[in-house]
Amino acid sequence: MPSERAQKSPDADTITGPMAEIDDIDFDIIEQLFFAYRDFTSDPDAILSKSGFGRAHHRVVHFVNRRPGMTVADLLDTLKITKQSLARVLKQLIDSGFINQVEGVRDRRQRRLYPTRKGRELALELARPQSRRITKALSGFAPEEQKLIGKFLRAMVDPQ
Amino acid sequence: MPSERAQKSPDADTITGPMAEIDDIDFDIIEQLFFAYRDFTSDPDAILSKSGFGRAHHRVVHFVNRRPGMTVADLLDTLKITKQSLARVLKQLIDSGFINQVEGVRDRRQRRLYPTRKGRELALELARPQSRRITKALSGFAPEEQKLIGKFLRAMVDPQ
DNA sequence: CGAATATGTCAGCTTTGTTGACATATTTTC
DNA sequence: GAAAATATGTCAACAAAGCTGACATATTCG
Repeated sequence: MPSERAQKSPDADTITGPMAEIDDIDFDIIEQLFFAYRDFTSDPDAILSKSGFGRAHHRVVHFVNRRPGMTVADLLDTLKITKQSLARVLKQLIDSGFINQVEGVRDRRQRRLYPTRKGRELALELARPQSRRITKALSGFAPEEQKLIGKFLRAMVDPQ
Repeated sequence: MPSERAQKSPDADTITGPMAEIDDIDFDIIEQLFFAYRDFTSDPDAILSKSGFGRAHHRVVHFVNRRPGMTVADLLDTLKITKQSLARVLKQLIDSGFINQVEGVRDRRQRRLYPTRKGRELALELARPQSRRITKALSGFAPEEQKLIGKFLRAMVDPQ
């Protein structure tokens, strides 16, 4: 039932003009970032849905592969989520043999995280389509120009 | 209880080397995109949490303000979510006076979406910190270089 | 008129985030 | 050496936002 809320024609409090580059706001880039990230994550999401994992698992697998030996605290700080959120997906990844925990040598309270061979392979499989997309998007850019993209992305991140 | 799963030292199936730029994969940019988007969304998230809305509401408010008069089908295609997911947040935005629905003129089945003044103001408030972040990240880039960023982001999006 | 389309809605499920509380092992501090 | 701080794990409950499947209504199209 196309709802009863719909008006027959715009009332006094209905704005019909687009929110454009007035107000000196960068709407175009805001929007492009949304679209870029939406499609950037769609490739690995499709792969993950087969194996019963989700985007949260992807992030953990990615970072543990990038920085083997990172502690749980490191990972929490990187992902900016709570340890209870992390615990759920991390446990699954450990139980299914994608990640190993090793007691810290200097500090035995720490649980240092390492990928297994299986974990390394999964990380690579997920990174491949993303890298393909990036390579394609960067084709046509000169090497110097490609560096600017990285510079921009880093500048978008909060300090610390 | 620091779990019993932890090994005392790396076993045979524990990979200790970082997943680096071997394998011709663009790990750096993959990672930078994650960090950039993580912090990019953190500003509006903080604002929204006060008013009881979430990131999903933000997206709807943004696009309805950018393209007033868009149909529900347009919005679904833009966000790439199901209509049941959209229905929940859209209803809340309509009920609380941020968005109006107007019956389509040519096709009366359509519900064209427009922001109210309140809706326009919210969209602006949410865009402001994001735009500030972008402007800051782009400072130090020449105008020609800034255009490259947009070109890259557009190239990251799936065709159509 | 019948089929297709645009939208709405009910019900239930999943993933991934949150808070709060508490337990254990280990290290650091006094 | 005892006490405090730290690193991690875990239980329970809840919330946001995605999903599927099924079905209803109004309108348009063929």
